Amino acid sequence: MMVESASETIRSAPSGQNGVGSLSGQTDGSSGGATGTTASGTGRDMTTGADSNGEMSPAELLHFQQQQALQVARQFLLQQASGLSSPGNNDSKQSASAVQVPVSVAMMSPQMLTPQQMQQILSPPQLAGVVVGIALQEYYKKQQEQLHLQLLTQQQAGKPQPKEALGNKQLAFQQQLLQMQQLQQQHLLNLQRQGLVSLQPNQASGPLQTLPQAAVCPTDLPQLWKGEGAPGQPAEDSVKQEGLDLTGTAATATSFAAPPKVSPPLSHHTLPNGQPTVLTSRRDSSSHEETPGSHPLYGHGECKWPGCETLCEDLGQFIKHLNTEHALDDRSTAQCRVQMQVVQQLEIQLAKESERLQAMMAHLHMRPSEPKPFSQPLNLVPGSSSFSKVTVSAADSFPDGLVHPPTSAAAPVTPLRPPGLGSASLHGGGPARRRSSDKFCSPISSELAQNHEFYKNADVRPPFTYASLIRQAILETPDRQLTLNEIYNWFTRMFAYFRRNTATWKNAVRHNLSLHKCFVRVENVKGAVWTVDEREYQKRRPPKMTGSPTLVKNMISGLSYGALNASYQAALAESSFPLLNSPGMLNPGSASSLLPLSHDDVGAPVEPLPSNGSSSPPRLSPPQYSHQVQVKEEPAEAEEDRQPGPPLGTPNPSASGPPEDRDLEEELPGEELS
DNA sequence: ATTAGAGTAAACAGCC
DNA sequence: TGGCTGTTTACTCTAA
Repeated sequence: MMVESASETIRSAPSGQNGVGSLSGQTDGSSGGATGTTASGTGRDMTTGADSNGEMSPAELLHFQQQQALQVARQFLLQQASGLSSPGNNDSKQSASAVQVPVSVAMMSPQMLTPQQMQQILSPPQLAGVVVGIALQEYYKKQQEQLHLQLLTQQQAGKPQPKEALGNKQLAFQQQLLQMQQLQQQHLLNLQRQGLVSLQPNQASGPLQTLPQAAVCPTDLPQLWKGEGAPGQPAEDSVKQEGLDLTGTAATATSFAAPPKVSPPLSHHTLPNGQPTVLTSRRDSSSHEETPGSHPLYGHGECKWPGCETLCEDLGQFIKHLNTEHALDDRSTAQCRVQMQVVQQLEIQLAKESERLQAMMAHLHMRPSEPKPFSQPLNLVPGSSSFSKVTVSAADSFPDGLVHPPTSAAAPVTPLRPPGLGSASLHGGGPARRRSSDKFCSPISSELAQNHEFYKNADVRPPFTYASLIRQAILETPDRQLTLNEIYNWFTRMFAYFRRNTATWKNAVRHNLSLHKCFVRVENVKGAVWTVDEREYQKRRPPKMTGSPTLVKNMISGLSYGALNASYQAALAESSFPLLNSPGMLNPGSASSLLPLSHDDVGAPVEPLPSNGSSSPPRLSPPQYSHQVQVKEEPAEAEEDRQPGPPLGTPNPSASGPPEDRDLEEELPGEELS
């Protein structure tokens, strides 16, 4: 809610791209999640697919399938990241925003992402999902390699072999290949069912075609198989013929696997648990039918049988469909078996991921039930330093066991050590007044909200600047105004640290109030109150950045999440995914408003005087600034001057507020700003 | 080495 | 007169 300040300083945070000071000797910590998503990947061709340009060699075919498997994972990743991009509405944007935030992610092959990057990008569940996808991708890859070996063996031995034998083997191979594809489809459908992968249903065609990019297009299979059998294999005709069958529905495609004696998948009619597939298939189906009014395979008016999306009016019709289309036959049996494999694979993967999660949490000394620390590093974007000396003591005290915050608040002082940060960031003795290039900084409000109790009870200096704390105190109030004494009280109430050394920090508070133009003293009915000029606050520390990716990264890290998405997506889309970014896609106006601290301000000292705003970017220098600055000197006039509100780019809501509040209205824009 | 932001200390003035 | 509030200056430290 609160505007994310530009200058909150965070202690012991991963230090963005700058690492930490040379004195501390810390290594550059891996940047936070946002920074980790900069579009650094070259990206593979997203349009990889079965070009229907004719024949493919077996090697090409396998490579092609690997590419498709890769795409599956990538698309999955894309979806996941897009969901992450909008914490508020993950569901609603799953399919629509697939090309937005995750652009940078999408540009990177999942294999190009390090596990650390993955973790930074995705939340644990999402990460697990991605890992599952990638693992399955690996699984498919292995299977394909196996097939490849098989194929090579056949080819080598093929010449002396009789035609029939070779044909059978090829047929078996093709069936195995088909099963592989089915497996992929099953998994994709499975993911789709779980909402992990959003695929456009293609109602006109069979289920196979619902995976236009992720799986081999059925229409390409004949070509592929033709190419596969191209090396003078006599079975070419049959292959081609059967491949053509695949262009039909899934039923016809899979019915191709019907010949039992040449169908390796079907030759093993025993399930992993020893049950005959046939029996389970039938019994599962019938047992499901016993459920009145619903059926596990029926939902949203369509058949949920893997690979089947037949629309059914009602349950009765579905039952009919189930009995006719998915009766006990080889196809259903094979599909069931595939489904079991999918489930098994997922279970295995789940177990692995769970184990990994446990190990990770154990390594990080976290309780499994506390997800909060995961988010801490994101909040702990390094800001410009502050409270340096105390920061040192606070940060160092924890490793020494001197001060142990509540578990829920352990993160802010002992944040998760970023992989690249190591213990150096926490080692005792190192100077902790850290400042990063992240002039935009983390949300103090969320940080405080999460660790309110900790700061309240622990005599630890908060890792924020006086300015940010003062601002926070003011913004927390409904009126966005506080007297000096109220600010004092807020400090002492919120932070145990400020219950001592009152003279020092109170002096500092006063000093900051007077020093920073962002704090505006307003003569109120009840006396003088202090308000925050949010724009001045944001303007206070212009980033020393240029238009480099670092700029984007820093912008991202400093903006609040909501605004971040738009600008981030736009920026990333613009920089790394031009195809998705039509000229009108990126709104310069919004971008500028969202990123008020563009490098244009760098080097330009805060300019309160120019009334025409010519000496500074117009959007940043509304007359309000100068007025507000003048408020300090002439509060009464300032009130009058600000009353009309900022003419441009300065949202001035609540103009209808109480007279004494009209001076404080400028804080609201700040929220919108961030 | 330079620069800038931040913290600290202190002097000073005005007001109650 | 003393305390509070507010302003200003100087200095130090840290990080860019």
